[in-house]
Order: sequence, then structure tokens, then C-alpha cells
Amino acid sequence: MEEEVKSLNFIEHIIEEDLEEGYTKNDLRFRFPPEPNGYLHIGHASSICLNFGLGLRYNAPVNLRFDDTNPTKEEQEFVDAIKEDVSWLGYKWDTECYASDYFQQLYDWAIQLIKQGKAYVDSQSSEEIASQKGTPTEPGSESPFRNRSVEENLKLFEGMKNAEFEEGAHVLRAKIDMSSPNMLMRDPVMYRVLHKAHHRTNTDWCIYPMYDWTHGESDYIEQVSHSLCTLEFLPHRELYDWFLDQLVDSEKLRPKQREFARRNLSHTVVSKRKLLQLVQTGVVSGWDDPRMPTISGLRRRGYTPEAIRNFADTIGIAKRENVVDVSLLEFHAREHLNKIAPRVMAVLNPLKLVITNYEEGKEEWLEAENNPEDESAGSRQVPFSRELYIEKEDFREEANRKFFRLKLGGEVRLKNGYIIKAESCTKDSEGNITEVQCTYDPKSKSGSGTEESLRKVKGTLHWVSIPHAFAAEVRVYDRLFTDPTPDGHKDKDFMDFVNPDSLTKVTGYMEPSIKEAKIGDRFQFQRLGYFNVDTDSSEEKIIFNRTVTLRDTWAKLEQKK
RNA sequence: UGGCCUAUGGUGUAAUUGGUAACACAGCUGAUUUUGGUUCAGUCGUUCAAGGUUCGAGUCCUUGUAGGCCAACCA
Repeated sequence: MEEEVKSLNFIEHIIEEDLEEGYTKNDLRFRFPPEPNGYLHIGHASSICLNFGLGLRYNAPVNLRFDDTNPTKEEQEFVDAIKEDVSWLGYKWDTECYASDYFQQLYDWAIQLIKQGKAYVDSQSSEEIASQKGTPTEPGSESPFRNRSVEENLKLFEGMKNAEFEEGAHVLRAKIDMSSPNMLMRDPVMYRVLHKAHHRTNTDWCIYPMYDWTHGESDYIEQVSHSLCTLEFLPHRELYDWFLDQLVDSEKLRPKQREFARRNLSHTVVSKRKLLQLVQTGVVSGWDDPRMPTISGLRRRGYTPEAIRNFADTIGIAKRENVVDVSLLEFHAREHLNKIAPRVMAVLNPLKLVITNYEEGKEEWLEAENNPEDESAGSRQVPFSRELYIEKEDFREEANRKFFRLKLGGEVRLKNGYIIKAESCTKDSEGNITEVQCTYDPKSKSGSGTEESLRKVKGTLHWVSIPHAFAAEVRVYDRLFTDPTPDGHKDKDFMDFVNPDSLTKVTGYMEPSIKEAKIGDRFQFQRLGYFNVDTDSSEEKIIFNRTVTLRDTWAKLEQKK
């Protein structure tokens, strides 16, 4: 019955083939392997959804493995943030692993390679080693230390481990092929000396394994069947396989690396280095600034895990370069928020409106539906009075037929309330409209069932009652960059495209029910967009972030002019 | 002047492995609507190029072209 029509991506095709050719379902195991040197971003979310999605699809375990082999960049803070982000996205890892847990095993295997004559200690400077590497078009040359005796190598390597040498004095290299067309096969460094404390192993080790020597072996130790990484690691695959060739037990499962293209998002950057730059230069307030494409930024902005997962599913996975339009992300935010966000009324750019024929001092509580998409959401009461705020953009002295909002002599419905007619307006000395006077039809009350209440008027406005409203800070966000591909220009730096208007803080006026809102709560401010309560909020002051606007066909029409 | 990877509407991804190129977003029309939201209906538009194999090619072959990756004691 529930036959899935969903087509497979190329990774799933590979797995299906493997399953046909001898892998059992029990062999399948995946992993998500972040380096704890920064916060996770929307690109990582794709990888997380890929790996954990595979785990769900095949009922296979997925490890969370920290690739923590470089103590100069890695910190516990990032480990904690990464765990929080993965959990928030809704995934459960099978085992929490650390490459640093395998340092002893890796060391033992390295000794084994030395004994087999497949690794040696090089005592040259990194510059010398680099100069012997050759270029992509020219072969490299061999190190003068390449043919040291096994005994000497063992002794030096042990010395490295025992802190007998300065950083940079020696490295351990794999002995492969200095003339390989693949630069990575030209005797890659396996270990370097680093006199730095590690966030987990502290000072137990002063030699640290390099990525290539660590990653595939970690996969092997964990018996990961499919080790998925981004395309730039494709040339590493040959090395990944070479290392495995040296120590794999044929009884055990041999992991395979496969590569996919990282996902790029328009109007932003997805690179830890560049995101770090935004943080360090103060363009944003931190890694979780709501304008950041980090998972923590999106979370604070009001995005839901569902929206992000649906987004990742929709864009899929492939091997070609790509720039996914941010409007697709926004679509998924709206799609989910539309279903779950309670509707409330808030005015962000207030214009006073006085109902001249409404009794002074009178108040009424009107029934308002919480979510037309969800009957179970129920309803609430909103206060109505003689003096209201409406949005400045919702009133014009005169306008053409296309303008469905309020204009002098025109009628409009106040959401959940009455039909009103604009009679006059007052202006300040500069000609700005400061107040609108109107009359209301007492028989037109929403839901009253009267003939007048059933009348069709073209426009409906949201509003708040001035005596009942409270003020809140609203942070209105726009795209962080003005260019779709800020880092896609050879002659310009991505920082040149930072949008100076990406954040505008305004004071909004809210209906009283919103006062109960807690940090993280999401709302739809009717006719405006989706907003959530920011973590900066306190007992005294509520602060909202605008997650995303509603689709706005009127704004589009206006823009075309 | 090397090696490897990639090329499908504006964007992203599919195509039962050689059998009518589809889905989503974006755009545009219209209907519905007490949110110019939602929903619904319709519409626009696609296989990098040139050859070849074949009854038949997005898919296979050849040659181009374009883009990307590779010379960290980073991952």
C-alpha cells in the first residue's frame, strides 16, 4: 500500500547495488563526522539529513563522530553546540565517537606500517617537504630520509611521541609514490608534533594524526559501511583506500568513501572560515545571529527542524555544483509555520485610527480564530476600542481600485471586528498623516450573522486597540548579502556584498494575548509574516525576530511600478 | 599545460539503466478567501556542442566546450 514512489539519489543507488551484491542490511552503518572547530551551518544540515536519513531509511545505526585531530583549532564549546544542533534537527545518533578515542590504535597501526617499511620519519622542514612535492603537472622528488632503517624510524617516532622533539622537527610520512599524478599519494604526512593540549586527551599526546590517516581508519574501527563526504575529498579516496589496504582484515567490513557536492545557498556564504569572519568582524552578533545560515542562527530566527529537513529532502543530493535559491528554504519555513503558528495581531508601523461614532471608554472583546489551518487551535478574545493602531501602509488618502486597503470614503473590514469607513484624516506640519478618523457600522460585527456582517468588502486590515496594546521590540531581518553568490566573484570580496540593511529594529504594538509568549514561541503576525520570541527577551521586554514574511503578491505589484 | 570530477527549464532534483523528459521552488493568469496569507485551477520553459552507434540516445562511443577540485605538519 505505502509503496514509495520517491526516486533514489545516487548514494541510495550505490547502497541498493551493494545490497544486491552481498552487503546485508546489518552491514549498513553511517556516520556524521564534524570537526569541532566551528558551528554547523545549513550545508552541514544537508549532510546530517543525508546520513541520518539513510539510517532511518535502512534502519541502520548512525554515529556522531568528532574529527578532533587538530587541537590548535578545536574546542569543547563546538562539540556541545554540534550535539545540540544535531539533536534539535531531530536525529538520534547511535554512538558518540571521537577520533581522539582511536589515538592509541592509530599509533599502533603506524608502528606496524613503519615495521613493514611503509612509513618513515622525515626530518626536514615543512618548506623543504613542500618543495619536494612537485606540482600537479610535475612529479615530486624523494626525501633524503626516505630510506631510513626501520629501527631508526621506530626510535625517532617513539621520540616524537615522548615529547623529545620540538614541533616541526620530525613528521611521520607514508612511503607511497612521489611521482603519483595524485599529489596526495606523494608520501603524505601521517603525524606531526604539536605541543598543545587537546580538549579530550589533554596532554596525553603530543603527536597528532592527520585527517587522511585518521578518517578511513576511524570508519574501519566503527565498521562504517558508507563514508560520505563532499566532493573536494574525491582525490583523497585513493589514499583512503591505500591506508585501508595496509591493515584491513578481510573478515571485517571494509568501509567505502563516496562523495557528493556540498550544497550552496543563495544570498549567503556556507563556509566556516567566512562565517567566522562575519562573527569576528562584528557584522553579526555571533554564530547564532538570526541572519547567520548556521543551524543555531536558523533556530534562533524561528525556523523549525521540520522545515530544514523538508528543505534538505527537496534539494536532494548530487555531484554537480549548485546554488540553491534561498526562496526554497523560505518556502519550507512558511509551509510548516502556516500549519503550526497561532495567528495574532501586531502593528509594526502604527497609524492612529479613531472611530468617531464608537462610544468613548467602551471596550469589547472579540472572538478571534487562532489558526484557520488548524481547528483544534481554538480561539481567543481580543480587545476592541475607539482608538486603534493600523499599519501606515494600509491607509491612503486616495488610491486606485487595485488598492484594497483603507482610503478616504472607502470601506474596509477590521479583522474579527467591524466594517469601517474612512471619513477624514489629520496631518502634521510636514504633511504626514498622523490620524485617521472613521465611522463603523455597529451591525457589521464579525460572526454576528447579521446581514451587515455578511457584507463583502474587499479589504481586511489587522489592528490593535491602543489602550490594550503593549510595545515590543521587533527585529526585522533581510538577507545578509545583496548578491546571490557573494563569494562567487573573482574580483570582489564577499564582505563587499554585506547588506547594510539586513537588520532593522522597530517597536511594534501587540495584542495583549501575546504577553504570555515565551522564548522560542512562534506566531504569525497576521498579514505580516512569521515571528518568534528571541533569546534576548526578558521579563520586562519581549523581543521578536521576523522569521520570514508572508508571501506578498501586493508587494510584488508595488515593486513592478 | 597533468590527473580527476561535473554538465537536464530561471533554481534544485528525477527519469523503471537504451523506449513519450517529470517533480518542487520561482515567475505569470485566474478562482476562492474576514490574512493581497492558505487552498485550487491553469500557464511559461529543459537534456552544453558537433559527430557516431541504434528502429529508437538525456542515458552508450568519439571529439570538443565550459565549470570545479588537486602542490596545508587543516579537515
